[in-house]
Amino acid sequence: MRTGYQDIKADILDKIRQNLWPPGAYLPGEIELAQSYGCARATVNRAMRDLVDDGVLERKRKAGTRVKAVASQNARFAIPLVREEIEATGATYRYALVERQTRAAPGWLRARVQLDADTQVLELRCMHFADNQPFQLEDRWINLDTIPDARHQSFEAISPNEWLVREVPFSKADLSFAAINATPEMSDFLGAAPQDAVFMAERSTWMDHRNVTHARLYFHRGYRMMAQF
Amino acid sequence: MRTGYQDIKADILDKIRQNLWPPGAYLPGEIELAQSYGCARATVNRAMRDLVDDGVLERKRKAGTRVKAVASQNARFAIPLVREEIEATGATYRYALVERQTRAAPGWLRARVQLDADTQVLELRCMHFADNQPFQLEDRWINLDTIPDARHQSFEAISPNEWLVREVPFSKADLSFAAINATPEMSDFLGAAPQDAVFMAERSTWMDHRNVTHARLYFHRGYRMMAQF
DNA sequence: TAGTGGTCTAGACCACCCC
DNA sequence: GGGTGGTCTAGACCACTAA
Repeated sequence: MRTGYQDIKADILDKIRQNLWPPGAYLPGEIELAQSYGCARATVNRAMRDLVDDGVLERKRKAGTRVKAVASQNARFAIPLVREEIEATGATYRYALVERQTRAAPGWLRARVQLDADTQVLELRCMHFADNQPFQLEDRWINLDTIPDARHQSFEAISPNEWLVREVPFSKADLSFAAINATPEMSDFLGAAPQDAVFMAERSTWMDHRNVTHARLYFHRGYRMMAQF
Repeated sequence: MRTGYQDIKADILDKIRQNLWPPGAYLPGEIELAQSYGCARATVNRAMRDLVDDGVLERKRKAGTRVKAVASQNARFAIPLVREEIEATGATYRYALVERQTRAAPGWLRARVQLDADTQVLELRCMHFADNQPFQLEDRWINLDTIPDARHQSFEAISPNEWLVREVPFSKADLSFAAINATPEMSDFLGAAPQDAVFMAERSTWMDHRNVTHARLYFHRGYRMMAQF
């Protein structure tokens, strides 16, 4: 059997685990490794690039490849549509629009995502239910300068989340997560007790350096976000 | 200038944004694209594999390549050592061991990470400070069957986090995040008010299918975890 | 400036899996 | 069965950067 890039990855990881190549140590160059594995340089290259992607190795031209001194590995997680997240558990999804208004962008939002003073936004509040239990409360602001079409969307049948995914197929986003205490209003919507700890995700979405939308997602009591690496 | 794989990625993303290739649509095959870009098939292949990795495309042999119907993109975030996270902000890091004992693994932990009934664990409680302000409270259980050397480590000068990174250079991990209300004990350690919302990260680390350690990390009030995609 | 990784090519064989 | 993507090769040139 031939030596593939996955075999090489596994072998490198083995050597790291066995402390043959401790953190910070330099690995042999690609050419040398290719010879010892009996394969082409490109195959070694692919294996090592993969390991950089996984956060295991560091590479610099001329300097060489070394085991990352601190194994600050990269975790990945998928960000699905709320609907898909709910349906994946086998529960029935229901969406409801709570509030909708067009207004000038509030100051905190203008500062957060760098909007002009006169930018109009569509402000939405929605609820997402799983088997009729509150799952997520969504506060969202859509930049009407960037997405003027949103002005004519009622968002009564389709959630802004899904609509935007269709309208803006690809974009960049910043994400952050935090724990906050429920306000009385949030408690009402989420069926939580006053002061309950709420998991919040905040997301800004961008397209070509222009802000598309900003959202604050408040999850039901006990929600857990999972990731792996 | 030659057409590189990054140019091809950019071009594909452009076409998706312009809705020339809407979600669910099939792209031309690699050979056809290679001809139209005037480059080798391997170059197109690399670009498209990258986009699969980014969560933009889906590929199946024989079927072809299509734009992911739902853009459930992959977010990535790095998980650094607490010390590095703190020092990156310019603050001074301080570590303190609060408690240390060897005991049989508690039932919830045995169930969580599949341990035998008689497994011994080293139970640790530590504090991490940023400029002498409480930053993180860490509850940790180290599996002594897997990592017997931990038994002889005092963990008074070095945090289990850093020690384990050195001892177990590479491993797999599960991660989850949640918001919880502070217990009185947590409030004491973190300087939080009773019932304050606390951001919690829980992590299990594995090596060759054997559990290495389990940790619960409680962050200071107002902590935000950031990610991008 | 010399050595290392980054990328590309043209061709090849193969595994998978939809039709 | 046949078309698609997955992978590998042997060679080449290039870009970056540490020494």
